[in-house]
Amino acid sequence: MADIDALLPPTRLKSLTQWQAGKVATLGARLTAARIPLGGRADFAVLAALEEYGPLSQADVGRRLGLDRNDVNAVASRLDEAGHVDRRPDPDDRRRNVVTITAGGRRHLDELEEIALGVQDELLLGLQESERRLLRSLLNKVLTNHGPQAS
Amino acid sequence: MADIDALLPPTRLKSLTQWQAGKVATLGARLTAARIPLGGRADFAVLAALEEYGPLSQADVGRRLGLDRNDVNAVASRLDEAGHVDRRPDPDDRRRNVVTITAGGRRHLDELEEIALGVQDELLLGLQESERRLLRSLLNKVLTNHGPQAS
DNA sequence: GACCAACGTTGGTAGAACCAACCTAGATGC
DNA sequence: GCATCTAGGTTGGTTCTACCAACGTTGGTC
Repeated sequence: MADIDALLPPTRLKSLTQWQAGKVATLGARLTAARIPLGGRADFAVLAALEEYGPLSQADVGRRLGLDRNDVNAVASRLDEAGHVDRRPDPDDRRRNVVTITAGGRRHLDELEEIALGVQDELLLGLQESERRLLRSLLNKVLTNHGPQAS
Repeated sequence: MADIDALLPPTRLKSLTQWQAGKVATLGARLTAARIPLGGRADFAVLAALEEYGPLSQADVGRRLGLDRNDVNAVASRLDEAGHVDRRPDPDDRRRNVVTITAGGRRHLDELEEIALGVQDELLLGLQESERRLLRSLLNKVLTNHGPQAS
């Protein structure tokens, strides 16, 4: 076995966008998991949505983030128990829960963002700033082309 | 609620590479799942490695693909039962299994590749050919920078 | 008032990425 | 030779994410 051989993945895969994206996502998840206690990636997403758009119903959070109703529910419950959000029935529409970020939630969000940015930086090691921006804009283009890909 | 508002994800997330990559990966998985009977994504990866590099041990397959030994084992067993690969102990090193792709495996690989390319095409709808190449090369750069990120 | 759609909730499924422990077989040290 | 270590395969389990199904409640429509 040629040791100098870099043990490359097969060509078919190496140039297949969905495989590449999956591997990059796994890398990001691995780096994140190395510094975050638990499934804080979902927490970060939900808190960011609440911070930017104000109080939202769980369904709206799901639509913003492309998450399933059920999964949003689980995250909201966890955040509620931790005191990071306040969740109460909407008096104007009692089907809904109004979820609001708390002061503690904002602090938590800041911590998570710092970690996320650190992970991104490590993930993109070796890419110049212009390349990073390009990559972000291309990925963003793919996502917006597929519209509200919620579930 | 402004209906014309495109229900955008929060800015913090929209420009975070690992989140974007994750969403693109999910999109790819969803599109793939819509046309493939079972967990054929892993089958595709393993078969592609065997086709390109010839017979390999399971451990080598894992290193090529960045997969866990255990997961390779499961895929190899499935492919073996289906007759897509031939798996037998290595006479030169009886710890190893030599996994070889069969004629049926090659046919299966061709089918899977056609599906994968179709998925990629749908995934990248709206991107010009030059943008697609750019995206692929940037993702590839990220991956190669992180070396043999096997587990 | 009957019917339908939206929302939250509970519970369950499938796949991917792991980790732990075991056994066998080769490699390395003395 | 013999003890030790490492690599490989196998079994079994865990976590997280993305789903799907069903239910009860509530609001909107005909």
